[in-house]
Amino acid sequence: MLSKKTKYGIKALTYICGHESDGPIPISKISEAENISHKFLETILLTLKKGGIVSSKKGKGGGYYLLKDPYEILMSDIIRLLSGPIAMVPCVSLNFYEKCDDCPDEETCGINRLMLEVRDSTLKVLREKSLAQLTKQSSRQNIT
Amino acid sequence: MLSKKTKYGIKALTYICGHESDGPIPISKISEAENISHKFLETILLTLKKGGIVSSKKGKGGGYYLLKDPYEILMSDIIRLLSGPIAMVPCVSLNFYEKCDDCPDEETCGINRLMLEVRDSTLKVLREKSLAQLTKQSSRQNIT
DNA sequence: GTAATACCCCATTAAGTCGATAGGGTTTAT
DNA sequence: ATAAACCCTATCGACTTAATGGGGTATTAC
Repeated sequence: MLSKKTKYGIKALTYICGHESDGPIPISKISEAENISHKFLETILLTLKKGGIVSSKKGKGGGYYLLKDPYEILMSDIIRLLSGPIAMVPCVSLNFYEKCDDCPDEETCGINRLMLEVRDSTLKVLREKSLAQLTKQSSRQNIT
Repeated sequence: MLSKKTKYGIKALTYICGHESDGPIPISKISEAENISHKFLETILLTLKKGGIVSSKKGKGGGYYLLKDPYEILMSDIIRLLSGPIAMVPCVSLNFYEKCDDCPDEETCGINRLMLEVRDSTLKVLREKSLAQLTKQSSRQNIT
């Protein structure tokens, strides 16, 4: 299940992406528009900043802005940063690998093999969608 | 993340599947072989029984056995039963659908669309793998 | 420079889930 | 009848999640 932290993070990024021309976006603006607790959003954006997805400007007129071309910000990166591993088992995780304590041999473990396939197919989807694409889709409601 | 409940459940089913010719398999046998708490395993097998995947025979010489052809027991069914929804968001779940409280329109929600794709690709993998296939893979270590 | 704005950090809490344990009850084959 | 095996309920500690609260520090506009 996608945590609210992750969901909020994606919504916040989508908002920032859709208002890039306005300059840095303050937390208060996002939290109002997307109905997210100001304080909670603060920690989320901090994580995204540490992860190199956004940066921020302090002081009056400050706020958050994207650090990269939104077409190069992949959903897999965002989700990994906010939710941790994408794999359903640590022993098939690319970025958070850990050996199973019980499983003696990953080569012959059926669960390992299955979850490897699941991870690959999930990752394929998440890597092929960028923040820019997601933002476009979401803002379509404002056109009609 | 796959819960231990689900992991244990799959392991138990794999064990039962691999020892079908022995007749009903008692909990104690599985819990010993797979290193699972007897009591915990009990609740798991009960769930699987309620879900129509296994049945049980009481009394001396009793135990659990598969209710269907293992080639027709799909991993998607097992996981759904033990872990709940496969989808990462309730609003794209096939069997556990729930509307998002915040999202006003699923049609234009970028997260919805993305998670729909993820669900489809995950489900494709899980539906194409049966318990029989998984069991074969796991038991290969006993051959060499 | 100073006040307002906005980011940064730490600690706490309520609620919920997870893995496991305990104890007792019922059914059934021998 | 008795032992083996299934069934049910309740509880527990540890952990995670979502959210609050309070108090800073940096920076910009005026």
